[in-house]
Amino acid sequence: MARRRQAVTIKHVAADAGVSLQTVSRVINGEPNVRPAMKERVQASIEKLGYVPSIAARRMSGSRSYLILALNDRERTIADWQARQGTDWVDQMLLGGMLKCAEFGYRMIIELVDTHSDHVERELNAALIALEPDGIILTPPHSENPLITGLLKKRGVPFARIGVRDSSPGLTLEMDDEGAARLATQHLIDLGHRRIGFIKGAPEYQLSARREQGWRDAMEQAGLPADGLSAAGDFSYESGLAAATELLARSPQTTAILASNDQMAIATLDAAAERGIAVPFDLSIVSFDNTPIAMFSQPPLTAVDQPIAATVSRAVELLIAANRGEELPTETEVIEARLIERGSTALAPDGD
Amino acid sequence: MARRRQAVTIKHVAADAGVSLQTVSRVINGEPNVRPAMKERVQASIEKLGYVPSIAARRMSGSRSYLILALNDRERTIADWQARQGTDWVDQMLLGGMLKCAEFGYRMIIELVDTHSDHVERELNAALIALEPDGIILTPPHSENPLITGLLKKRGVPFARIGVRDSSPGLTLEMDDEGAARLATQHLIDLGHRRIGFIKGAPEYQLSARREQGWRDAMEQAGLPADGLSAAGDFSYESGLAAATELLARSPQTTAILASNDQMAIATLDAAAERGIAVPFDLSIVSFDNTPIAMFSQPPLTAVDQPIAATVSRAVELLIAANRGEELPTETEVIEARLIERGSTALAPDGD
DNA sequence: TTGAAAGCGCTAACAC
DNA sequence: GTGTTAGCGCTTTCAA
Repeated sequence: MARRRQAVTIKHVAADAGVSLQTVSRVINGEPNVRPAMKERVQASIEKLGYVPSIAARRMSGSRSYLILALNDRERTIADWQARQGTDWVDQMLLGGMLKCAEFGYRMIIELVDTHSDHVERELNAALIALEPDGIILTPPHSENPLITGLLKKRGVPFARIGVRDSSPGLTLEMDDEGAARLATQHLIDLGHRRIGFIKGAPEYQLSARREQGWRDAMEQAGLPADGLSAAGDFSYESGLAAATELLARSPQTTAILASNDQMAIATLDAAAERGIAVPFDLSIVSFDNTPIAMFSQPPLTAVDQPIAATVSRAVELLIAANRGEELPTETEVIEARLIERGSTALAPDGD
Repeated sequence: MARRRQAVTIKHVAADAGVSLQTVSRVINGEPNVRPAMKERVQASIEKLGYVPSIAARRMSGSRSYLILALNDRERTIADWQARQGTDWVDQMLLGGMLKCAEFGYRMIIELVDTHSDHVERELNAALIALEPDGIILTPPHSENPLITGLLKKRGVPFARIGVRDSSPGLTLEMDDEGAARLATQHLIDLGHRRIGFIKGAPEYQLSARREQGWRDAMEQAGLPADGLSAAGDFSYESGLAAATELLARSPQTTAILASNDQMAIATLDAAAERGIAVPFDLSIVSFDNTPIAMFSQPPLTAVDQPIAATVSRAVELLIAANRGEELPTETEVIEARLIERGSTALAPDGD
């Protein structure tokens, strides 16, 4: 490897414009105390020479690295990629995060970290030191891991936690799970359904409880019973199948089921088919997340869309603002979630 | 933003181990000329202090940046992400590329670049200068863009071109499109099909021609006519619909169609349904790429799997080797592609 | 408002 | 085999 040197550096620009390095630096960083004429001259040189600052050099001199790190759970992410079921969580993060980063000259790097192992700390530290990112985005379950949030707080790196709402440190952003669950439940109630079952998500995730709460609230507000209409799940297809089977057996009058994610909704679809229950005519199904599989099932699933791209985009925006010295909001940012109506919901059957 | 300094630097390690900076550097980089005892002592200090080298500093001192850049077409990538149809090209790149990078302490950064615009050069240059990557992975259509390959060659950055096989500069890796097309065609021939139609991909892509060639070869070798059995397409659903309609109208005896990607295969499925042709009983369909939608159609598509992860993984491996001073192979690396059998193919109908 | 000097953490080149 | 020195490109002092 030949030693590579930068073609055009700040020195070349300074020489070309006939000013000092410092003045060029000021122009690049939009700092005050540069006369407009000077600024213009420098900018012209930058254009002319095609100068772009080196990220490494900027980081070295103690300023920003222009890198935002997005931390995902290693095991789950790799499993999703290998399964090729279309789960596009990472893509949506990139869509929202990369594009927002690009607006400000930042880059986003995806990093996989093991949650469960005892070397979380080591892995995270390695990434922090090697990359020296200006901000971190934590996705569940990392966003709820006190080991991680504690370490980040100690190191003083601004970080955003997605999918949580609590008092621990860092910026928190929540996709309005509770409101969306209410919305979805209300939609079913509006269609005339009275017995609306609910399949819970994995209890380790805060959002599982919020989704359940939304369902409960909507039921209660409509004067409908919720007792005995929920079943445990853990987001997996298998757990969904068991839960749906249990619900349908326990109360055959159930005409609608709200499942806490798409996989479990698909499982519910299959459970219904097995028992000869027609969707949506005998049973309506609504799911959470709206990953691509929701579009491809038969019938396609009515689903609560999880606004991942919008959430990550907003997180990046706030992290970059924090880099500029602005305070991070301490209140949880709530990103609205929409209900996408498809073929798995219909009016409740008459005989209810 | 407080000025962040590294907690543990090479200096601390050197002091702790009682050696010079250079010796620590040698140990980190696995260079020769360090006595085992010394090496061990240094390594112990590294462990003890939890030292991790700063990527920025390493890059600054003229060595590697430990960054591999994967260049994707901006427009198409964003469109795919927004459509949420499960296209997992980027995920598969990450799966293959990130994991291989991690093995060697590298990171992979995804970068979106406009192919068509006249500022390709500027965009690419900006990325090169800002990040100073140690290697570049070019995906179609960038991998066939002489402006890009020329620029990279000039700058001396090792780069891998995916999906191409020609004499222009850089390492080239091809997913065995021709062989896979032969394989798929032969599979249909083995099922008793004689009139096997082919829907072409966009002519701007080299792989389109290779896929067609494979089909042609297999047909010829089996003594079957290929004339009049192909139709133009451009990888879009619409073009696939038009092509399938044309093929089915032109020669109604067609009992099988090989489509150059999944979208066009789905379109073929729909075209058949519209004409009351049952798949796979009256018509067998095979597609290319095996993106997630291939699993979710009715019936699921028999498809040629595009080994993106394996290809990118291999590309990263070779780029990192190039960083170590090894020569890049000038021969195209061919990565084997498999046929995934699903429900869209069956024995040819009797009355053929 | 501008410039000069120092130094970030590391490695290449050279000396011992 | 090991240590010393210089310098990468930039920003942060501090001085003018």
